[in-house]
Amino acid sequence: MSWEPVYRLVKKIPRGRVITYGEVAKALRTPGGARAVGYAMAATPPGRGIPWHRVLGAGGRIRLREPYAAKQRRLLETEGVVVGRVIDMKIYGWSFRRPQVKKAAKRKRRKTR
DNA sequence: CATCTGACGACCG
DNA sequence: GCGGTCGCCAGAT
Repeated sequence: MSWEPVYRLVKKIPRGRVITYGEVAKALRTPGGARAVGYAMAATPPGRGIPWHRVLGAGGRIRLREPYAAKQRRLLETEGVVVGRVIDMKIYGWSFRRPQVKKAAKRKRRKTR
């Protein structure tokens, strides 16, 4: 897989919400490629408006090494995300729109969260 | 083409 | 609940 799809998805993450590498990989239909996704984030060129800080490890854990970890934490808190030992995915976790086929879904927007 | 490496994840003891 | 292993994928050597 190329990084493009990864960047495209990450850019869709709303401010104040987060997601995990595994979820991204799964959204790209590449389960197990979570590691690759992380690599993609590391290769994310600045200035592309890619909210890399909204991507965390499983369980809302920051998998970065200092001093980057602190930086990511700060960025998240700036967006209103409460960062404790880990980030509560139950609250801030976000999901990409699943391959929602056309119709069916329009009836009554089932909340996506 | 063979290996190693890394912002990962699920399991097992 | 914590730490060590093994399995994954894409890039770099």
